[in-house]
Amino acid sequence: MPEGHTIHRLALDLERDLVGHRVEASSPQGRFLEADRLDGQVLRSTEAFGKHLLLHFGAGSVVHVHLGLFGRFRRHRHPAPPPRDTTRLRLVGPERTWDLVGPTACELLTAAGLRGLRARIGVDPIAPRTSREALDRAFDAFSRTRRDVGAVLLDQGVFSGIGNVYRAEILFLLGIDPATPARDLSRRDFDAIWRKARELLRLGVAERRIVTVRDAGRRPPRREALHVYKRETCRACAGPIARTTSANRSLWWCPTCQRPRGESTRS
DNA sequence: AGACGATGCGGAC
DNA sequence: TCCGCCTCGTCTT
Repeated sequence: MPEGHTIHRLALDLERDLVGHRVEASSPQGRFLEADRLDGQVLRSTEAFGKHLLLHFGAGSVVHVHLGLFGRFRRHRHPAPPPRDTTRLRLVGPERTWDLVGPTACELLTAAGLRGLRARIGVDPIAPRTSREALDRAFDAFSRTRRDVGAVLLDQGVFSGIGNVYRAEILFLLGIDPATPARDLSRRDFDAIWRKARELLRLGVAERRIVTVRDAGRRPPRREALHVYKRETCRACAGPIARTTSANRSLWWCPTCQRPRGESTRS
């Protein structure tokens, strides 16, 4: 679930259900004791950037949630089922209850902590607007590193919100060999990656899932919605999909369609 | 009952 | 570069 599109979708859904309302907050699991301090406060707004979710409460409390690999939010109609033993945070609104389970982070943030978090997060393709300066800084980091482009796409300090599925799909769609050193790519390539990331992640927010294949039809099964991720054969050339490792994660790619420099482009 | 994996990340070396 | 942590559905024994 959790790449950037999931977090932005969550921010919207939580906003719709809970913002403007006094919320009952608790930590059934007991690992987020500060929930008591939130109990009865009004949720003022929700915010997503990269894979981070912020809940801004009335009295100035800011809750930072990062789902990590396993974290999930579940939404219940009332009456909600009893929380599980693992429920880190339960938020009860007027009509819906939200349960957070398994997050990497669920914590109150100080103003300094919030500044630090914002400062270390790179440009977010889902954000409505991104300054020229921020984009130039991202390109700067992109063009200086010795790492391969596959690793850089996962670096949340450069681009934020891209995860292991989107990186494989973006590189395929742009015809780029994932082992290409990032600094060998041009500004034009960088811009193409940025545009493709914006297109795909924003579509993911709307669709509530990752879909990178055009004409996949409505609600296609997962493997029909993707080009290369965890696939055996290439959707374009029917050749075998290769699996390599980049930034310690598996990366699926097509050695025929993806070349050291992205001269071939498809969509 | 137990093993395994997963769309993530920080810290130790 | 590797390890550990967070959880749970699915698969195997």
